[in-house]
Amino acid sequence: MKIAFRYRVMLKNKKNVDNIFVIDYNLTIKTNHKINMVAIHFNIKKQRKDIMLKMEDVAKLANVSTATVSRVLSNNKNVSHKTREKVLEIINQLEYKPNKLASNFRKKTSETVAVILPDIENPFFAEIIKGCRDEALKNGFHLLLCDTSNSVEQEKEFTELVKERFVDGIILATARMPKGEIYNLSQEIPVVLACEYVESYEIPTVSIDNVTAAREATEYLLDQGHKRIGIITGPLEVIVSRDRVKGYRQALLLRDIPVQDFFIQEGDFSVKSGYDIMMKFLASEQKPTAIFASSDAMALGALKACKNKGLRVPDDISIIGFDDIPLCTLVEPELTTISQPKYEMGCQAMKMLLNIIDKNDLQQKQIVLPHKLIIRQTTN
Amino acid sequence: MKIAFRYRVMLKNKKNVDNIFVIDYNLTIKTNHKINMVAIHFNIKKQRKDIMLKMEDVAKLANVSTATVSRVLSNNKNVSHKTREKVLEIINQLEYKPNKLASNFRKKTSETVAVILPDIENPFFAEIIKGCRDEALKNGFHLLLCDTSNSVEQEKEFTELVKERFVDGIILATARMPKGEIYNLSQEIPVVLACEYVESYEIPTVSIDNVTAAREATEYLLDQGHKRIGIITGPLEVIVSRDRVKGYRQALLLRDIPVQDFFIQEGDFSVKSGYDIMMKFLASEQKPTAIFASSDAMALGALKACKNKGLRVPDDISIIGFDDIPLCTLVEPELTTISQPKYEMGCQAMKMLLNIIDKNDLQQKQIVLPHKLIIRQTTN
DNA sequence: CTGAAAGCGCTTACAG
DNA sequence: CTGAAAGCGCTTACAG
Repeated sequence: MKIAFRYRVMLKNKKNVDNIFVIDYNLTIKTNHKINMVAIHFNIKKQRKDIMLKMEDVAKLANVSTATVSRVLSNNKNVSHKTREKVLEIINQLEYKPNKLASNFRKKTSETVAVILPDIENPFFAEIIKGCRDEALKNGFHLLLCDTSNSVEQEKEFTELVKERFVDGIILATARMPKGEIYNLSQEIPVVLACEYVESYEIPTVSIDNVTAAREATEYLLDQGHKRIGIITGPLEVIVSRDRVKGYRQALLLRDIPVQDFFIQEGDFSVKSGYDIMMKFLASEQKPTAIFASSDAMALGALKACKNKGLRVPDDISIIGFDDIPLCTLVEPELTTISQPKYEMGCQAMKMLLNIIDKNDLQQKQIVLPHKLIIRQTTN
Repeated sequence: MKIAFRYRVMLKNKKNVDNIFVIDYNLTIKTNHKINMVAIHFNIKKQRKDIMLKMEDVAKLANVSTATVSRVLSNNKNVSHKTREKVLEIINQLEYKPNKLASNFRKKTSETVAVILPDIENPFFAEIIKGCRDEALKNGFHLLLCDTSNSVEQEKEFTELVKERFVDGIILATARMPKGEIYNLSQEIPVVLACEYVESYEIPTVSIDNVTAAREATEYLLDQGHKRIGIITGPLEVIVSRDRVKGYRQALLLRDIPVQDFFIQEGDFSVKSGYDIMMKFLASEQKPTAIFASSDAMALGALKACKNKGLRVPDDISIIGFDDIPLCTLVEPELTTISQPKYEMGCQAMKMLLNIIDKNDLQQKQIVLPHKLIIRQTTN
């Protein structure tokens, strides 16, 4: 039995850059025994930061200056084809990787973008993150994820933290801090709002038309013959919540149906708040026959409450949600909802942000993506 | 009507550090009109990176050297109380923030920890992330989130990317790359495995006892009188999946029930795979009367399949899941499952990692946290 | 197209 | 307890 393999060893002195040895070994093991399994175990030493290869080493071996190596690495055109090839050859041989800490420091950039969002556990944001991430990675940027747990204080703190880190830009998927502060932030550092937006200031934004979407949802319920429609809103300090209430009101007004205050109840986007509010609705004299919830999570809470009270959905009561999270098709009956192009929103927001970072002119500062009513089984 | 407010302006020349002016203004506006709303709009200029305050500026104003300022900032004890106070005073006045890019470069650290996970959309990992994050932030570390989308290639790529960035450590919540590579990685850079583990190498790990947990789940079904129990496994290249099968086998063997190959079907942790496999089970002659799914997602898929086929759960068939994600209580009937201390696992993993980074000795290299069988409504 | 040299803003070993 | 000075590993304006 014979086993052969090759390995490469690199030796480098701490100070003397003229001493880089690249040694390739061929190792052959012969034995008379049969070997069924071979565990080859190299005890690789901790990568010693003090003897890592530097640009200087590459430069010496390639007989050029570090300036040239740097130019090759940054795809600067001012390098002759021949020189570039030579340098690249050495870089490959040594498996040299430039020190990002140094270059970022030098260039005053971190090649990192922060995404600040209210709740990472919410699958709605998971999709947004994926969009952001794919677009960022494609352009060599990393993502710093900041989950504010719905707290304005956390939101402010993160914007500070993140500035100290020299992140190159921020995507705000939550915007609960005062409008003025968000505006100021956007003057200091590239900022794009995703999902949310800020009134009266021109901050780059990607979102859907929440008013129209909510109006359509409500109109659909009206079309089904419902007259007593309750709305479970998101927290009213966030603007998309208010927009959805606005759309709800518009729909009713257009049909000359009076808006009843009792039918407008404020939740907080959580399952529990949907459940609690639904219970309240069900306990009242004038029960609504249909519910429009401002998030799928709340709709699911409401659905649960109905079931617990022995009501059949949609026969006794119709429910419509908002967001179209994957869960919608897992519950019974499947949830009718308004779908937002989540992944696309993430992509677009990141594209916009990278454009701002690159100081390109934006053709459009406000992008409104299309939503869609998805009729499933909780409405009739 | 009269409005008064104060604001502070800081002026600094690019080169001449002796020229820092801090000016406080008091501004008063008087008017005879009634003012209901006042929008005060300062056009704050983009924070110019080239004139940002530096340590040198602080040092000059405090009449000390930058070395001393640096010592104050890093809580080095070799500074007299008086000097420290003086420096701190100036730092506060100027609202000076040290340049993290510079100090990280100098110290060869990034104060960042990477968390590599298979799927950010899975609420199971969201909880783990929260644990990691809280623990990291508490210690001044940032989190770089890397979602591999269940791809081994992505996993490898991220470990490379992340090394280039000088992250101080890595938490692997997925471990599908070859054992040897993971081991090598752990020799180069601090690594802690969360959820998964690697056989035969001593890599710091936080997990539950998957074998025992799976055995208990199966035993519970056996206790309910089930004899034909199917298992929907996770991908068998991941070790926790194999462990759960092992526990399942143990339970059957202990009761002298023969293990049938057909009853062991491999899924991929997704809802869809649970659905598909359940359909396959239901189409067979010898239907199982109970299902143990290796993840809640797959259990939910299976539940859905049963409903679609008109079967009642748990009367016709029992289902038990794994993980205890929030969704469990949202579906009907609520899902019986094995609960993992997700948040705690994240915390512990991060604590361990930070200990390794600080070069503290670990009392324990393998932490096994307790799991718990949670009986709800899908089993009887 | 290329190189010598300055400099980014800190930290730290050394000397006092 | 404090400071002068070197140096971390790059990039870039400048000169040729």
